Amino acid sequence: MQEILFNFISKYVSLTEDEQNALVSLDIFRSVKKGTTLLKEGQKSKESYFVLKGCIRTYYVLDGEEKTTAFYTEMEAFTPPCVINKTPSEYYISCVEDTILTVSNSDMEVEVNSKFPKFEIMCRILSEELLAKQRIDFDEFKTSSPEQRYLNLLQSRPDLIQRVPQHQLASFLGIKPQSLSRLRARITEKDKG
Amino acid sequence: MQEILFNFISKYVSLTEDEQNALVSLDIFRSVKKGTTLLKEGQKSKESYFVLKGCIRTYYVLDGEEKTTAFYTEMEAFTPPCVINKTPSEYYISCVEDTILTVSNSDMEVEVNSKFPKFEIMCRILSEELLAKQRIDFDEFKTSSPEQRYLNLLQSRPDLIQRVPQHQLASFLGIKPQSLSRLRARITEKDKG
DNA sequence: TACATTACTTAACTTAAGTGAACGAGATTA
DNA sequence: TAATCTCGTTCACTTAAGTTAAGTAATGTA
Repeated sequence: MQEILFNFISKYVSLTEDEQNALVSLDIFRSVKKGTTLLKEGQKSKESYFVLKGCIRTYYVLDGEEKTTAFYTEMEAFTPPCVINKTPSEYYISCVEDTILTVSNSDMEVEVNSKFPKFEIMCRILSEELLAKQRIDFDEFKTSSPEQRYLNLLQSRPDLIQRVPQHQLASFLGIKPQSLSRLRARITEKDKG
Repeated sequence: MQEILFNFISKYVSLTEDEQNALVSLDIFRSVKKGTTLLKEGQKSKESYFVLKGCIRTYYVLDGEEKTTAFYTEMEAFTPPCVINKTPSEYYISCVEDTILTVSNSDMEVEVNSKFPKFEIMCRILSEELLAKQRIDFDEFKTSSPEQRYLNLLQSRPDLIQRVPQHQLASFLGIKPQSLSRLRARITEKDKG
């Protein structure tokens, strides 16, 4: 499992053995069961995550309804906005599947970054990349219809459609579960004709 | 004008006079006329921007139609995804108003960052903040109807509605200009009743 | 096993966005 | 000045998403 993390890091910086050991000694690997809630609305947190195996999602509860806005799967890292802004969380984070991830906290990161400037550089590059990636996702969302969004997802993350419940997918696509059902029926109807 | 930039930077790191001078000597301040195109689809670029005064927007041309996805105004910084990914740009950047901005390029930034680690830290913090901010914007967009999005914008960036053409606002809100007109009429109708 | 709960689909109806067309106001150009 | 173009609005019509409700399948629980 550690190798997955080091493999990921190696895309950004190359670590010495000392640096690798420093990372391992932080004891950041966690296994969490499907359904576990990692963060609740209203809580404060300093934790960042990196998914080694499995799937976690973020969702808001608005008017008593769950609104899923993101899924993070293998090799994806993220830091909740509440950690950056030092505010109570506006959303929940929970595990869609049994998941193995790393959990780091921002105090720890400050320390590591000052000891190893390499990590600072990695965090900068990673943030810039994620920002660019998210910008493109957002733009694509804005400029597409729900049906196009679903078809895009089918292309870009086909695994998600298999491993995630439909009603969570629906709000991820910005629509109601009934609309997703209908939209899927419409597409398979088109395929026939 | 320089003071606006230094004022912005001081929110992240404090610069010595030497560092300030180093920045000024890079000659990054530009004035651009309304309507100027800063970047075209298909072009490669290494430029990042920081708006001191005015407004610039990013837009795609899809099926011959302009789709505006973002506006950047006073005190906002951004780096186009194509700069990060080193790919040809998928969109255009142009000036909505006469604008004063800083233009830096990524080679220059690599150099400055290695000379002054402070900048590296600033870039990391800034990217993390922008990522969190954009995440919240995206989530809000996903979980709102077009009408709610317009009302949100009215709260969060009322200036935009004044300074930007309606048809650009419409695609920024993910709808057609006619729908924005209708939606506005609907709202003022509600206000009366 | 029986019962309850949740997930997904389908249907009928409502609401709002997309589409195509027309119009007037302003700005731009010949 | 007249002609043209762009922009914003309105209208009638079409299309698709939201809403409410019902039914079925799958899952979890006593």
